[in-house]
Amino acid sequence: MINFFRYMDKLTEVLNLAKSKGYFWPSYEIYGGVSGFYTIGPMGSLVLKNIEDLWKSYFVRPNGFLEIDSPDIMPARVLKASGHVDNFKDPMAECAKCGSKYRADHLLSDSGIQVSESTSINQMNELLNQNKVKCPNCGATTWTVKQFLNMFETNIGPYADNKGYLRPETAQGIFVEFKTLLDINRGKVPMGIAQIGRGYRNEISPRQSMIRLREFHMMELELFMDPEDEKAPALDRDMKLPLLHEKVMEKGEPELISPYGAYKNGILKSAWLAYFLEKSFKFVMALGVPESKQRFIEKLVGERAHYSAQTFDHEVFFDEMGWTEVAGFAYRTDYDLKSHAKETGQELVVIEKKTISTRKTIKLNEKEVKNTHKKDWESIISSVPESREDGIYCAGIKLSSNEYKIIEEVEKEEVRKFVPYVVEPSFGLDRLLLATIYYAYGKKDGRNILSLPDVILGKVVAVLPLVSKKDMIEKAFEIKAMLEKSGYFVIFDEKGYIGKRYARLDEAGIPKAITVDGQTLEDGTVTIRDRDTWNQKRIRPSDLLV
RNA sequence: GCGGUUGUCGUCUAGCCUGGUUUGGACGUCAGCUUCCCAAGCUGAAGGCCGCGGGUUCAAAUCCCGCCAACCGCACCA
Repeated sequence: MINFFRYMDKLTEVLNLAKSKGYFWPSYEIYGGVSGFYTIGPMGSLVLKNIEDLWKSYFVRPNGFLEIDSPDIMPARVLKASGHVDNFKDPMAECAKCGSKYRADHLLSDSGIQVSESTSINQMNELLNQNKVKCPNCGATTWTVKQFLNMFETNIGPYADNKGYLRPETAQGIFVEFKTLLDINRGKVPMGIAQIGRGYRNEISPRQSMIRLREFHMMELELFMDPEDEKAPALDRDMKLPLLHEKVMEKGEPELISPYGAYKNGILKSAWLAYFLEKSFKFVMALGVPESKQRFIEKLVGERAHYSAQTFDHEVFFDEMGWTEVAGFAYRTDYDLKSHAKETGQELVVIEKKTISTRKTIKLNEKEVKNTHKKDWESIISSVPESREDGIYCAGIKLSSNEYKIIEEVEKEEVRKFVPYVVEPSFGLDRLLLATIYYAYGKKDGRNILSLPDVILGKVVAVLPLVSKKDMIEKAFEIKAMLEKSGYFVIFDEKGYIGKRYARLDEAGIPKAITVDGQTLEDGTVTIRDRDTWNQKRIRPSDLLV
């Protein structure tokens, strides 16, 4: 049952359409549903793959970055080291009378009682009860404090104490492989490692359809660089990004500023960060979200993750939900690599060699010397070569250039080891899918049209016999086979009135429909109809392949 | 997890307050006919033990309780 809102707003219509046309829907419906899980349908899978591909064309390929695929299950030690086990849980205080739950540390600090990171669960329990902190809901003063861990827990192998977690982000799978990956990248930074996969978070209350899921798709990139010399690509000086950064936060209006300007003015702490925001803006635009419906908002201290020195969220506006995060950009510094290095005792660094000075030596080609100087060769070889203005001399004899080689050797080099800094763009794929469909959805003459961008559904086409007659159906099948051979996903529909079939395809987002009619049987041409304009052109089917 | 609201074919809904034959309609879907270009026309069909479980009653979609799910608010979203 789909009844997300009490009235039919655009989001509800989009969610209904997403289900009926096979994009996505809530999972486990025949069991009554389980909150926080969605199934991606046939059309959704197609679109998801294309969004991933588009993302790679913006973030991975242009910079020669590498993509990996690491396990979903992580040993507890890894997430302990990364700080997730300690930071991914919250102390929850439960009121003994009404059962309301609050963050224990928030309750205490709101009552003027000092708490720190190191305040234990038991201490908070005592503090709450001894100071008779009142329940904001019912006024009672008896509390029980428990930990709520936001990660899914499991066991690795048969031993209960060998604990594992489903990864809350794909990033840690990259950090733990840093050493090998740096080798594969031949020791050089900047190095970008991308990963597309699932993440898992045991949310207390998943909400807003696909926005907060317990299991979700994410696309992450860890960019490792030298903080003293970022070597970021040139930043755009002309385009304007809407940045709701710390300094303009109070006004509530984003400042329109170029990526270059934002970096130069110190609004963005890293040039790579500026570069990725620029890319992200263009990427989300390519998905069909207008500029005015996007913004970047800075996460202030306290709102940020434990590992981040600066964070910007990329948000997309939905009429029903307001500004909604689709991507996060965290300046993770050297936090993660240092943590894993400390835990494992491994050295996770970049080794940079710089040549300070070189030394030239002259090496004689003895065979040549013997051939040319039959008489003097022994004294030439036993003497020290001497470099004069007009050439090389040995024992006072000038040598020709084929009798020696000049070799340049490193005399002194500087070796610098450093832990690289990390800038991380992290995208929520499910949210992007929702935003893409939301902004593609529209109406024309009372009909629904899903105007998905071509990059998202370009190689999908419908083949339709105009009327349900044997020879037309056969001809249409031929064309279908031909298109499939060249990589098209073909939808074949022979049933019912043509107008209805067009309408159905428009609503499902299929960009082109090829119709086989009477003339096709005579000269082989077909009509091709565009989803958005409804215009038709007569072409040869092979024209599509160009 | 707390509080509020809600849950009836795929979708939108009528019926619920005031228990009483097989829960009715529209759209969609499917089949047949028809049909040479935009949800057209004709005929027919499938699809709901009324979210799940229990209780009250001679009798429950309807009243009561529990659970699940969705939405809104709080909290949470590292």
